[in-house]
Amino acid sequence: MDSAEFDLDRLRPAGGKRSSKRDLIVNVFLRQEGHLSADDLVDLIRQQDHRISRATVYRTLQWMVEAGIARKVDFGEGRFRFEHSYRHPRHFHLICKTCNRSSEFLSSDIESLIEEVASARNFAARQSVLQIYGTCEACRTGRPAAVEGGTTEMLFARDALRIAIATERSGLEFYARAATTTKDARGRAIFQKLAEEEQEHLGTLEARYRVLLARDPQLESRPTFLFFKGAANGLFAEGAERLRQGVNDSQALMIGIKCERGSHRFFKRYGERFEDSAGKQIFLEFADEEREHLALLIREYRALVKRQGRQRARRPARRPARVTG
Amino acid sequence: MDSAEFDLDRLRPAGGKRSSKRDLIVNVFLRQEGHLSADDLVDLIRQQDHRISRATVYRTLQWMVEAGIARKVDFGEGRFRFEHSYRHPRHFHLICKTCNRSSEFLSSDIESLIEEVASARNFAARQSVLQIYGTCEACRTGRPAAVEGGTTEMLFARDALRIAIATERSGLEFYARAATTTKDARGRAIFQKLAEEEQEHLGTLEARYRVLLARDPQLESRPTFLFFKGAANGLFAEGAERLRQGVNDSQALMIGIKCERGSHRFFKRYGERFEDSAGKQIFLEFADEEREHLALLIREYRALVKRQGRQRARRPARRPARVTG
DNA sequence: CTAGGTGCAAATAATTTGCAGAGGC
DNA sequence: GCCTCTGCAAATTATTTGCACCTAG
Repeated sequence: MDSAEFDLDRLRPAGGKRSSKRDLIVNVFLRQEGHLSADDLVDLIRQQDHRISRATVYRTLQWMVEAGIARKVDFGEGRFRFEHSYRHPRHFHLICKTCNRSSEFLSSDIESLIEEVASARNFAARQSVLQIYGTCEACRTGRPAAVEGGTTEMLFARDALRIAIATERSGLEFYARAATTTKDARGRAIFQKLAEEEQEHLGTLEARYRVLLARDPQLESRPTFLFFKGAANGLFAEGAERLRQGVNDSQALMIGIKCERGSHRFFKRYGERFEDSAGKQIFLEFADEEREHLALLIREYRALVKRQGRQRARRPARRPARVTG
Repeated sequence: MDSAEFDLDRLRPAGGKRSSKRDLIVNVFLRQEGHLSADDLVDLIRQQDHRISRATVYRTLQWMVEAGIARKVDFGEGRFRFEHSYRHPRHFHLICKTCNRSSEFLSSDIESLIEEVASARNFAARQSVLQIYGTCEACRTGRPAAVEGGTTEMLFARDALRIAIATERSGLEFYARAATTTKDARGRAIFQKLAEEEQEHLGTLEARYRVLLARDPQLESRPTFLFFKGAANGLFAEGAERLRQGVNDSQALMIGIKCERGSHRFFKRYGERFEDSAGKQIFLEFADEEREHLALLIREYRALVKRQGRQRARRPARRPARVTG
């Protein structure tokens, strides 16, 4: 967040007039990174103009929440705090009861589980709040604490790129291996083609990651923001492992389908969440690419099953898959 | 919750005098199942004694929270609600913004992920709050909604027993199969012994489940309370599947170790949480039993590896396991 | 008799609102 | 000029507190 001014006109909701007071409040607010209480904001504002009323600040905060510029969060202190949502996706909080500081994280896995619970109860979930209360590292041990800070936007981009890169690497390994083990000529060609695409995309992503690091040299040492189990070895790692144990052609295709589907879902979800930035672009491209791969694999799987069915009738096929998204 | 009176003397914290007012408030409060605001409680109390002050109700609520009888929950309404904790473990909430009703659930999987996040950040978590806001089935569709209600205690016991039973079934299958495929005589004897124990325990659990159902005929049709991925086919199901694909003796032992460890963890966690009741007993017994199995398997695994190592030196062994809990 | 418990009324604390004046379009 | 924004002070809401009185141990 380098620029001192924000593109308020784009953010501004339908109704409402321009007003220097409001503009001041909004700008001061957006310039902050943490979670401000209404009172904190009043203090900040008064440093610049001591004749601004508390009521106006409250009204402006309300306006910002309605406009989607700000989010009202409750840390159980008996008053609300506000965080801006500009390049700052919804997230969960770790809240230290000792120093009252909070740090943010996202967990794709927790989000999926929440969705499962909601759907099991036929509940239309619109928003989830997860707060973990306790004591942070700095307050427990002496002082140090890991290298905190950095904008959430950057951390999100970093973690998402890491995941994307790991996914491409494991995808590349998977398709390269599948191409060597597949007996069916058409299937082999498909796997080869996919391996090439992964290779190319991998290069793009790695370049992107280097650009990001150049913007903040400490970025790599900051704590994880986006938790995602599939991230550890890439979404295709398990599939590649199964290939190593030996599978037939249609099984290989099916494994690919599963991996692509998981990967497509992941990137689609976060691509949509990540606001207007280079990262969003990457995610959505990634998701699109995976969806194409997915469709390709499914088509091929069906074709293969049909061809094999003609040759040796009766061999129970696994259930076909649907394309999601 | 049949009895009209509660054993307040056991719940009562160190300090404090008996008082008819306080007893009345506590009793009325504990008799409720839902989430009461202070005001709701005042109304309820005033039905019995209209000369009780709002301040006394607040003071008593505070006292109950300190005593651990009640929990203060914040649904983001700008005021607190209270739920009793008597046979009512900590849980998460689904909150309908339309009818303002809330329903409860637990997810072992979400809890594990929360622990992982906290430990990755070196954060000592003491309590987590997860609220899912949205619209419930009843408010979205016309009226019906699933058979809600029943005490959380019963639902928890039901789900935990279901999981225990599924685990025993899959454990039985696993050990029975392992006993037939194991070549090593000592290992085989161990698996046989474990299969017998699972069989016996299974009988106990099924009897327990029938007793529970007898207490509430609608119990089976109520929505899931305790979500746990391992529940679907029992914790050993995956292990049994791997046996079917063919493994050697030490691999079979290792798979058993993994399954027992997962199962031990699960039952220990919920055994500790489930208050004073038949269910708690079952859980803790279960956890203990699993821990013994675990120790037995680990001992046997080490012995086997040593014996095999003497025979054909050099075959990389998988890393040995630690007993947890 | 004495530490708590209780009622009442007043105090807090965060936030909202009524109203009259100021300012943008 | 009209409609919205703004400041100020008063209102609101949930909860807490001071204080005098009451009651159990």
